[in-house]
Amino acid sequence: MHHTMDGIDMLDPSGSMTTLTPMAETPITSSHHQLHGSYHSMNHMMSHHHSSHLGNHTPDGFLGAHHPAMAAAVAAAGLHPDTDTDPRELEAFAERFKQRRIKLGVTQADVGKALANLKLPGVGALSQSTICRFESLTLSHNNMIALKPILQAWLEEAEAQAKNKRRDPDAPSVLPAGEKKRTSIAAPEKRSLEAYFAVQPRPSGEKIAAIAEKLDLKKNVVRVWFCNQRQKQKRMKFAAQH
DNA sequence: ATGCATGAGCA
DNA sequence: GCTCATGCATA
Repeated sequence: MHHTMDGIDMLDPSGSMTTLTPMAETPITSSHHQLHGSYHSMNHMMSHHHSSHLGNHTPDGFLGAHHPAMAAAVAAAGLHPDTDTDPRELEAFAERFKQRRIKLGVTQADVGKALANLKLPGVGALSQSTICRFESLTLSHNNMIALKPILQAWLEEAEAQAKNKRRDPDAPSVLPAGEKKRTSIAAPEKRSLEAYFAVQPRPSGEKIAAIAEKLDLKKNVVRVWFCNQRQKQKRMKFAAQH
């Protein structure tokens, strides 16, 4: 009984993401003293100003930063070459960053909050998620490039202060209580979605509606799923840039 | 560490 | 409606 759309029963969308888990760090959770400050409940303090300042300036799919013509133009403009945009450099920095961050005894969440204290123009706090993704290169190339200087600035500042101050038992741990959202797509449905995605990564609204109905999911959930799936394909680690 | 979600900006 | 940066909740 199939009439709207089928033909995906022969697909085998395997080899998605086999993220290995490095976990070679030391989760110190209460040793931040120099980079702290306002622990205001930053609930939605940043629900309207994030995608407009940190690298959301490239239309679609960043241009290869290795264009000879572009490199020349960049050089002529007196801007940096592709040293800051080089995936290799980013990767190296990300690792150095993580290493030194851990050495400082600071968690990813701590770093995120500390960024606001840097008071850099247009730079506010970031979430643990983002710091984590930066370290694991699971962000877009442009996003990595935009965040690098900021995190580098924090790192230098943090290490500088780590030299002066040494110990200061001050740990205002905040254990927020939150009840929010999060739909969970079951494995079978997920498999179907992946199969559809393999055939058509960008289904039309109607197609999405059809899929949603077949899988008994809300259309919005399916659309978002496809969007997120596309984003994943563009992340550094999996992009064909290495 | 990662899944599902929001919202700004663009077409 | 998409992309993109980013976040909360959760595994």
